[in-house]
Amino acid sequence: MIQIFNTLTNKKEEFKTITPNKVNMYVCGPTVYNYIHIGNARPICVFDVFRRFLEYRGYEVNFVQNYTDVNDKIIKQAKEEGITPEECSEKYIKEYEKDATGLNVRPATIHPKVTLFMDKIIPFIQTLEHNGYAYRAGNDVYYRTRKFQDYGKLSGQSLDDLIAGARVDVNDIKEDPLDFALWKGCGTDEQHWDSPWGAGRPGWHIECSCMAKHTLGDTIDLHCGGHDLIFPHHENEIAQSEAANGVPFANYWMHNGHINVDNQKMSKSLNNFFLTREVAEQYGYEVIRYLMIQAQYRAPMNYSVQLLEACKASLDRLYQCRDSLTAAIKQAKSGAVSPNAKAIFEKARTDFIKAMEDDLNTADGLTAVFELVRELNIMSADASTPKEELEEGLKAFNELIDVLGLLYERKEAEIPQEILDLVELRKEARKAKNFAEADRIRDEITAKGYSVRETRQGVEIKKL
RNA sequence: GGCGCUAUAGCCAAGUGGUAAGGCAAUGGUCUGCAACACCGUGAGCGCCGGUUCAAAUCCGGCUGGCGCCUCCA
Repeated sequence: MIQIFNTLTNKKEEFKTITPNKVNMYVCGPTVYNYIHIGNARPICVFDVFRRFLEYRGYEVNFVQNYTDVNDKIIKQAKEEGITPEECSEKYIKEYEKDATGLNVRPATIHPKVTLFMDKIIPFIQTLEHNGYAYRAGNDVYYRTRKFQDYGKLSGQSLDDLIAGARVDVNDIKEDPLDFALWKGCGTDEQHWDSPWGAGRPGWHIECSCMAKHTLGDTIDLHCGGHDLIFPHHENEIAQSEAANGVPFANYWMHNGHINVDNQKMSKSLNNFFLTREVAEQYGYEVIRYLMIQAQYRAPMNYSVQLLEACKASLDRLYQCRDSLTAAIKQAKSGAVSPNAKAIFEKARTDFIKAMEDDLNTADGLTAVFELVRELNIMSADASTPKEELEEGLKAFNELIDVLGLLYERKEAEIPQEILDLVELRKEARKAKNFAEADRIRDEITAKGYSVRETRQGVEIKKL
């Protein structure tokens, strides 16, 4: 039984889908006006893991992640770069995809773009207008929050509490300070679409409501995003969708915690962010993915170099396990898989699934993997372990690793002949017990950017 | 002011009533020509105070610290 913490009820609940074994999920995607920072990378990785896990457990997953390609920030950025807003969003969608691919995030089933949904967004707003949930003010259209009874049910706040926060925009053309824009009028000299209310652009929240409806239906199983989207973004999506469709919008809401720097939220506005690609350049994308997986997704996480180093080292252990196992398989003799080994593999799977079913406890999932790693290391170091047993072990290992989406970055590098020759020389020197020469050759190999180690399964050469 | 989250070893992080998983780092050992890897071993009584209980990191009350949201933000 899969359980997830549902923001809507503030409780861990059994995850029941509308259609058995099918999941319709929507994840809020990026506004494409810049490169993503590692705070943005967290939901991308985390919900990719959840998707993989659901599929591993036999669900068919419709995974929708939008691109917000209409936004004032995009227009501003485009101006700075001297390109059109369309060119700007296209550019950053491509850059986003580079990062997502680097993070081993699988493409969504559908990646809807706002620009392609304009003919759906306008009627959506009209529906709200006809229902009395929207009103025109000047060249804009606003949502009438007071009319929606359940407003605040996701964030757990009443309208009056929210207003008491006294940070809401005072805008005298709105009926209520908490009313938000569905459509904003603008001049025809800037990016705009024609509508019954004149030239303008849609508000941020309506886009997601509309794209979710047209890609997944009126009621979806699961809606995901960052913690900071709970209010107002997701609250407003609920208000719009439920007022327009007359049915619940999403049954479950999952929100990931933030990444902090020096115990402060990493954000573009605070300018304390690290770009995903910058960190990747130094540590590799995979270390970032590992970072996201090593903690439970809801907990806040403090970013530090020390933490990244630890992640890198842990990842090395996983690679090491797979490499030794692969090497051992090549040399092992055929034989039967022992009942003991079978039990170990089965326990790893069971523990892993149990952890992941419990509100996506990836930290515990990793523990199951590492416990398997120890056993596998013992098996591959033992020359009497039959080939079939090692193969079964590798299969179990890969199965779990695939759900987490790890061990994808380091490929077997082509070793240049020059290095192979040096390795051969070292081998001869060692055989002749000329260790000074052997060490000298090793240093030379290191200087050329490769490492050489004598392992139980033979010589291992790696690119540094 | 309102709503919510959080506090476990040097770092990260599980554990929601029965005497603290796992990873990294450190350290002792086995293996190794050396090294690396691997393996075996070593470390916390869980922010503070009080209560409930045969039994609490886990439940209740209070306190303190950290963070987030209430404005664009993953």
